[in-house]
Amino acid sequence: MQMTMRVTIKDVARLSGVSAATVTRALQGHPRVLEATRLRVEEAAQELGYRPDHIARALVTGTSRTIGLLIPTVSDPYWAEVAEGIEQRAAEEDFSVLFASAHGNPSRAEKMLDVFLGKRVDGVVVTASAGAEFTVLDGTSAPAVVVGWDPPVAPAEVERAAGASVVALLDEEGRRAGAPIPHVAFDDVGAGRIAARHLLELGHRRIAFLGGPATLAALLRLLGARAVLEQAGVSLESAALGADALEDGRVAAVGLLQSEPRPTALVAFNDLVGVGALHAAHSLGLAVPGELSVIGFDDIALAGFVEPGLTTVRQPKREMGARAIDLLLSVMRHAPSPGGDRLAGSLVLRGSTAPPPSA
Amino acid sequence: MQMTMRVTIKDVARLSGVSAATVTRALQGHPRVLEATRLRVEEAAQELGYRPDHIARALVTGTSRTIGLLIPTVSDPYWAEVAEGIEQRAAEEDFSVLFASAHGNPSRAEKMLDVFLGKRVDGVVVTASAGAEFTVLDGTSAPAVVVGWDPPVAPAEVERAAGASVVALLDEEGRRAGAPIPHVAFDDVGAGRIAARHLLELGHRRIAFLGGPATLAALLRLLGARAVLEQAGVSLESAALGADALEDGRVAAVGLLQSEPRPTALVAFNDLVGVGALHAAHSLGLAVPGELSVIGFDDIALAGFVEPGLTTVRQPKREMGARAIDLLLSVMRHAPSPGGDRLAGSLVLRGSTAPPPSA
DNA sequence: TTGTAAGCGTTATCAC
DNA sequence: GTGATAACGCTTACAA
Repeated sequence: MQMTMRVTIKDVARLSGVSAATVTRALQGHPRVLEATRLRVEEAAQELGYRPDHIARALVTGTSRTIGLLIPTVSDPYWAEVAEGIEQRAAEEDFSVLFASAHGNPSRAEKMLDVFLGKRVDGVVVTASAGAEFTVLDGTSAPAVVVGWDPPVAPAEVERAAGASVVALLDEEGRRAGAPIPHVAFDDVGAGRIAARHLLELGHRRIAFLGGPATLAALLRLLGARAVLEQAGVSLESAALGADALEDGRVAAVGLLQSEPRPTALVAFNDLVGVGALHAAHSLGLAVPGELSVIGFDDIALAGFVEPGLTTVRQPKREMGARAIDLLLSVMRHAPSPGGDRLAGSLVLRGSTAPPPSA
Repeated sequence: MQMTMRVTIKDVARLSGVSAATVTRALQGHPRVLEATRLRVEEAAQELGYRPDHIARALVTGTSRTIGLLIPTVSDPYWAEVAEGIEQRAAEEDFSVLFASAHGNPSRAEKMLDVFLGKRVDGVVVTASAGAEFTVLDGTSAPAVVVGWDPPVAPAEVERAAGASVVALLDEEGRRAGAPIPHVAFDDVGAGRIAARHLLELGHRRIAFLGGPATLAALLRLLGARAVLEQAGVSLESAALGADALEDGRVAAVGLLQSEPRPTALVAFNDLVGVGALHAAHSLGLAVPGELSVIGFDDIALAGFVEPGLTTVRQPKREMGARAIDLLLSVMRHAPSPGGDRLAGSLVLRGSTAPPPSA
């Protein structure tokens, strides 16, 4: 029955014959401590298996080297990857991450944030798709950043903007207007352009867009794609969808593919919708990519597991997480808040796109 | 430039005209405190926006109400779901979770564990497939449990056990032998039985097993399935695979499906292998489930996204996470260590299984 | 029922 | 270069 006592700085001090203060200094690599002393202390610490108590340290220094991560859910692979990027970068900077999922429940989010604050996190990163999590941050004293912000937009606004230019939705620097706190986001407009350009280069001229729910991301991707296509004299029809991406994507694609003239390529708002479109093509007996090309966005794992593999515009999820930490650190250092960060997508070629049949 | 000072218990004490000790008592619902006092204190706390400092509390109570989660990676949806179960249950019990991914790097795992210990977590849950993470736990003082343990087994042992009975690999209570610390695992043997029974009931008599890498889980699933089949006078051929589940599954399935007599059903070690088998059937022009049935294990999201949907034996990942917390809490309470926990799978019917063609 | 005081394990400030 | 000593914000005996 060995009741193991915690070994404290005092034990190390005693064993190495110095004061606690010196132990601290020696162990932290403080400049003004005799080399011999440092060695003696380090040996003693080693021998006793001393591990500094971060709790006590945090109490006195006022910094816990811990950040809080509020995430909708980690079982969505998209968020999981972002989370991984966050954790990795945080670890590199010697920060731990406390995580909690709110599952879209604002009161839960609020409670978790409270817990974080009580545990004296040095900062908070909120991953959010809906933006509802923002309200939670309102009275918060801790530095905070948001990653992956994608607020819903009113249908009316979609209508209006769909005809107008992209600019209305972004501020002068191309960042999302109205974001209340520093954030890192995906360059949806640019991603839309990339997708459109790819199809154009393959020779497609009859292209349709399968939208998602009325969110900013869906809208921006559409606008980006349309801008490029119109410059080439190609118009882009679009269909809006509901919440069940896969199934709605399938149904909408079936509809589009039965219209005349049939599009030769589909731009899906995201990969899930894209896979739905693949299912639709399959059920209609249309060969992909022989008779129909499909391109998605995000590059979730599923895109690589279907047959044919889904060509997509990759979202650098891991890096977005890493950037969120960088941004948070700079906010914590009271550096002039950079406002936001917008990461570019990249084309991932798989089997679902090819030149149109006639070409 | 409002330098916001932290509001402490003393502020609340001052405002409500009592001592700090009484504030604590009032706020913790201590029985012996005047109702009037409690109210006064609560009001003051409310007014000042007082939030108890868990760091200070942890220092004095010696418990941080935080647990550490060491996870191989969270971008594997399997682990993500387990993690979610862990976080949820932990939150219900008023514990926060500090998480870190080791990415299969033992020295990293060791370092993260050290950080956890330094931050004085009350316990640690290690999610592990390989078992390598165990060594890390060796000298650890903190209570720890493992979830999802699936150690590799030597090929020789596989050979031997494949002919022998299941018992050799499990202890008397059906738990995994040799697990050095309390753990919660999936009932792989039972899951194998469930899969076999399902196919038997559909009328299949020519069945083959697509193994995974040489891990305990793969072996146990095979043995479970074989036990049931042999009782029905059906033999079970098996093929071992390499590490790339999807592609290896496809290749192995192509091989099996070209042998004579062709199996009418395939049991895949996991869903990824199962999807590979689906691809194989597709490329050979075999209709699923008309000419071939396929069943997998785990029920990852992908299983629901392919066409046809993959029938599978579901692993209750979320609940396994929850159980891990329960187990950890009981270890922390010095309750007689339950040793381990084994959760049963359940059949999830999708489109990939049906009676064999002749039936 | 409430207050006083000690102490949790560090680090920071000042002396020396 | 090193050592006392005073915090950090809270809980918990012990006293009142």
